[in-house]
Amino acid sequence: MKIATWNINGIKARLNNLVVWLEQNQPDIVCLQEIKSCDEQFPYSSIETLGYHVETHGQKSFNGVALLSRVTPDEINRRLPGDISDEQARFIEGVYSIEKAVIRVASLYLPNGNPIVSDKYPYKLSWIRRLRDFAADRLCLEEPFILAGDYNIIPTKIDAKNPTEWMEDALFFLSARKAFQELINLGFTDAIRAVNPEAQYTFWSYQAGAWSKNNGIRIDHLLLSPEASDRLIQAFVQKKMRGWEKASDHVPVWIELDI
DNA sequence: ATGGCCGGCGCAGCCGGA
Repeated sequence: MKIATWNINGIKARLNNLVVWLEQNQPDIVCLQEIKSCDEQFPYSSIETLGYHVETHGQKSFNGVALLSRVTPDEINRRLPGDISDEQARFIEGVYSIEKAVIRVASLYLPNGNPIVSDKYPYKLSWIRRLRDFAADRLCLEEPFILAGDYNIIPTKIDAKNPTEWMEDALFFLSARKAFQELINLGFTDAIRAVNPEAQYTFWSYQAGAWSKNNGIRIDHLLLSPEASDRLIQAFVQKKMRGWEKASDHVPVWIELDI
């Protein structure tokens, strides 16, 4: 089965591209981020018509995540545990039965955290720690489990065309990278890094000709539990999508699993 | 020419993003 994660930067602006992409690529499960829509305004029927079940956790104007799937989920969980006062829509998890297997997939949109001197950066750090605590609990289930989404973390300097430009940015700041590494160290496999040691960018800014200069960063990740990583067949970044008309600034990232 | 954007909201121009 094929699973993709994609920050679409607005479902209203990206619906046509999303529909064409679904028709052409036929993913089994899709993790979307930045739908920028409340649930009531989400265009469910345009996607359900293509044979997908749709679950959203949205809010007005900003953030928002969704899960699209060929099969109906057995269970859906919204919100990352650990802070009941957190109103930002950044997390949704689904459990799916695929023949005899059960697979658990989360779509997450980790806070950007800029500027570092604002309260946005401690919010980012606390969100990563909440994610780590949540993930530690999930790993005890010993299931194929995929944590997919826009992490807003550049893990290492090879994940940026110009790493020195990012030194004081919340995407590359050392304490954020360390917190991300603590999550990985629970036992996750970074799917793209595992199959390809070369640079594989997933985001190119709309500004300053970043795409034409390939001035990209890798911030969209699929982290696999040991039970998922045992079944990993391939992982890849769909770079050409950045060249489409009305492209998102992020491109889809894919894994194929032997399930 | 050494700078250059985009989406949402809502109908001007600001906020947020990365």
